[in-house]
Amino acid sequence: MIFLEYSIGEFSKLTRLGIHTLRYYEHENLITPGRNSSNRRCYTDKDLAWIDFIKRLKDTGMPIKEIQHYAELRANGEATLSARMEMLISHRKALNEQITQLKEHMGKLDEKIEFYQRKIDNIARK
Amino acid sequence: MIFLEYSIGEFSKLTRLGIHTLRYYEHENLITPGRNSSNRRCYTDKDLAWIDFIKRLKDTGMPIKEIQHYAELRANGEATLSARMEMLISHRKALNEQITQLKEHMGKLDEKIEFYQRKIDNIARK
DNA sequence: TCTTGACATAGAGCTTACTCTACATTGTAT
DNA sequence: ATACAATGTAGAGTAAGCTCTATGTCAAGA
Repeated sequence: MIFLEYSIGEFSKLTRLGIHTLRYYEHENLITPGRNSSNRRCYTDKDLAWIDFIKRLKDTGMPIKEIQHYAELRANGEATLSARMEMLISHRKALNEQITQLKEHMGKLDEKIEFYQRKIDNIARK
Repeated sequence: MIFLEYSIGEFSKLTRLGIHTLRYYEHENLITPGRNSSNRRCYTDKDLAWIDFIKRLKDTGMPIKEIQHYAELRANGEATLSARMEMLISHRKALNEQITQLKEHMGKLDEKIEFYQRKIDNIARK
């Protein structure tokens, strides 16, 4: 098994996150890459999977502060497994509500669009 | 038919938007309530429906700038009906994609939760 | 050796969408 | 008449999440 390591530049391309953003995430303790002998960051494939998960949490509306908390638990190993799972379950609930809400908005939007369509048709028929 | 008018305080309660927010929205030309003889804002039921729609657009991720554009069209009357409809159709598409994306995230989140569950069970069985 | 480019840190600046402050004016109850 | 609560304007401040600048280090190619 080979462990690949990436410089911040490579990792930036892989994750499509800017270098500045990666350093910002590190500053916020979301991710803690290793360092080589010259103090350069060394990201691994594990970091890559982790960043993908962070993105998922972000895209589903979790604020950085909360991801930070999750990251902290993660850094503390197996003892925090159930705490992390609880966080995810609670987030799952929020996400479910979010989707329900958006679907409702979609329905109303469709009504509005139909309404417009009818109005435009009426004007055209004049 | 009676037209009710509301002061900013009343309207704030009806919409559950802060007074400051309502003034900010006016400043950004999202809404343009009338004024009475003493220069106080007079909101109507039409404004109420409009705010509800603004909220819907916001909650589905439309930025203020774009809502501003929509409001501008709206202020220009019937001539802009189809332009407005096009905006809504395009927004509908974005919303649809957003929902699809969130559902995908939900699936992955479920996988992760199951993974955690299995891990925790394994540890418990030891 | 010299230069160039990627990387390092610390901290400033930006964008969005509010939210609040300071201060003046007006409507209403006592 | 007077107090006080609601409203008005202008502009400052806040929070989140980046994004950029200034300055310095270091390894590798010409």
